[in-house]
Amino acid sequence: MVDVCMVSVAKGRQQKIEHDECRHSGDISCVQPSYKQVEDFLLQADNLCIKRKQRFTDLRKQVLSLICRSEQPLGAYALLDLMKDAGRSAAPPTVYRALDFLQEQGFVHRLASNNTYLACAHPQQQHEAVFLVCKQCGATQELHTDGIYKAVESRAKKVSFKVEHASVEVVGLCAHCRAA
Amino acid sequence: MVDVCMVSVAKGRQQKIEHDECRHSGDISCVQPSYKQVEDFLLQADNLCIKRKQRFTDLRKQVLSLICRSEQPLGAYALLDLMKDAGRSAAPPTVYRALDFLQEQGFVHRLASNNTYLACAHPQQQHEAVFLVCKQCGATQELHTDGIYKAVESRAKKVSFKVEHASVEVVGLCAHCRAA
DNA sequence: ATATATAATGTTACATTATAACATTACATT
DNA sequence: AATGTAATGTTATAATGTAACATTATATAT
Repeated sequence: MVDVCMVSVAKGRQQKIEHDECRHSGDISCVQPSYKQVEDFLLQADNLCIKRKQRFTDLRKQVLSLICRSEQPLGAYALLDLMKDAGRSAAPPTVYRALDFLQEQGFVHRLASNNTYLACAHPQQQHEAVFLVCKQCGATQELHTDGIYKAVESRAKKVSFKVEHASVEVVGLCAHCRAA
Repeated sequence: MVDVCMVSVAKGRQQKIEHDECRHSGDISCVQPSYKQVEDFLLQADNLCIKRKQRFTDLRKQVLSLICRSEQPLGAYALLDLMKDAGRSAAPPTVYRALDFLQEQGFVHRLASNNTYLACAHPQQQHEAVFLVCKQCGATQELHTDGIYKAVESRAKKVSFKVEHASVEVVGLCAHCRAA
């Protein structure tokens, strides 16, 4: 099994590359896995759980799968609805616990600006990310760029603040919606 | 009336400077107004409202005042409690509308990471800010630094994303809590 | 294999955050 | 004073999230 990283290498075009190749440089934009890549993504999560001695249960797999297949980040209650549609009706704590697990494993991110969850483009490693949230269509891109976090770290250091988690959420218009 | 900008020029020390002097360079950290500066802050907001032909009503003034006087960012329901304590009992829509107004005028910021509101260190001008939220004591600093936003803009531009609002919220430990 | 401990999930109830919709009051302008 | 608009009051409810405890599934040791 090879780690898989979904990247968009040019406008709209997506390419699956191996983890070793993915250096998170400033020149690629990492995005949510496309529908066809979901299976790879779930397999990868599965392998990471084995490696980390974590249990990738049916519930967790289902929640992650639903998030992956969504075009947009999903809220907890939207997930509950989708689970009901899929024949598994659950109460809020169930989905919140699954989401907590998936976040701890780095498989999903939570967007504080709109209370939603989306699949992480790079489950292999811990990282910070920048999210570009289109206020029109809701589509959200995950960018990786050292520059922003280095700037944050540097500023925090000046006031002796110990950074644990930096969340950068950018609301605006995506390329597609700008054109339309 | 002179625009007033609250800055911390060294560890813990605060100084009130005139707006013209405040260039938001990377070397100063802008913080919430201290208790003694609240009156100046409210006066400043009042003047800005006059200039902008906006109504700085009692309600809005009271909400802003409570936020200013708080050591920490306040949630909407904490504000409601404080208003009740002050003899004005209000329902949620009342305080949310006041908060909307204060945000529109740039007098307060909302922190999405913990659903709270805090006074803006620079009500004079529209700006983006970085918030350092101490997860222990809740104290929150507002930093201004072009570097981070330039980095965000630059990365967004590469994917043709039009930035409207960038929120940077950093959770960690403040200098004080690290020492203790 | 069975007992035991632990982790995960189910379930109920409720806490917290936020808004819709409509009534009333205050204010600005004529 | 009449009128229109903005602000606030009020009621009800939506949306988001969690505490507490019961049950089920899994891992580990015996």
